[in-house]
Amino acid sequence: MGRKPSGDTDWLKRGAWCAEEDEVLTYYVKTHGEGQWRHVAKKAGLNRSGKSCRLRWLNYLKPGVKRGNISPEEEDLIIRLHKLLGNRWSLIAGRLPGRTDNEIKNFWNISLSKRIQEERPQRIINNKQAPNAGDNHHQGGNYCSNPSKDEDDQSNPVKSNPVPLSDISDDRDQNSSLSFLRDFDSYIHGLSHEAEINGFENYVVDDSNFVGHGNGTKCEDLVLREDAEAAKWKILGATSDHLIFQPNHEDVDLHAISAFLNSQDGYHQWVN
DNA sequence: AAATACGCCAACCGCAAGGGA
DNA sequence: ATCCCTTGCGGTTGGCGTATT
Repeated sequence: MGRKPSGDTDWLKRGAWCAEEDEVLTYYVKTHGEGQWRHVAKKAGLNRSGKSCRLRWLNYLKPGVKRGNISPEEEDLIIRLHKLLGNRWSLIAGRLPGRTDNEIKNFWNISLSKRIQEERPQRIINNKQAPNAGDNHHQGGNYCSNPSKDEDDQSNPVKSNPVPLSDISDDRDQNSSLSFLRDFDSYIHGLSHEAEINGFENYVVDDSNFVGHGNGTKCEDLVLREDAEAAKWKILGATSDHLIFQPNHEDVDLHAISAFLNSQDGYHQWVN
């Protein structure tokens, strides 16, 4: 928007998309499919960069993209996921059907970050403090690191340790859309308890490896290999504090997730 | 009514990763 | 091994609408 043209990109149109451009891009993608964005721009006759086309499609034109206000349920989920994942907007967005990373990022930067900051003193009091809480030696890695620049936000420094997913209680209500969250809650608390007993050193999560279980294995591989049960689960991501799972059911009910996170047993235990 | 301040959000940029030649 | 291209991600910017003075 209003950026200075430079170099050989002078011909590129910048700024807000008009309805005609949207129409052209939508038609082109629907007939030719996504990908090859640079060629999309040329072949569709749009004086836009491939990047711009891709962004416009993914954020606004793609079917299923939800517009409008973030619901309280979504807002709550964003807060929970941000606590676990940090500024991994794409990961967070992936758990909010129809929402884009850009939208969630904006929402966070504008409204939630302020609110969280205001609530911080209370949260810090509620969270367990680890002996080496200030010793954050995880450098920015890809999967297991927490890239958030706001170190203060990472207030629960319980290190995670991969465990066989079969260890996660399976005598709960497997049919409920909430069961995976109950299991996750149980899992996290198991980790916290174990960490308290054994000390945090044993549960350091490296950039992409679990120290002590390493072998150059990424956490996703490490856990998924542990048990065939893992086929039901996928790892969304991880921070230096936690792993976060979700079953491969694409139809997990958002309202149910939020309701769980709002419940006394779910929300407070999971967060704290 | 006009000027200014502020908040929101769409879009841009730079960088990194992955894949193919 | 290296280069190039494409894609994806997170941070930042600037335009626009609204509120305030």
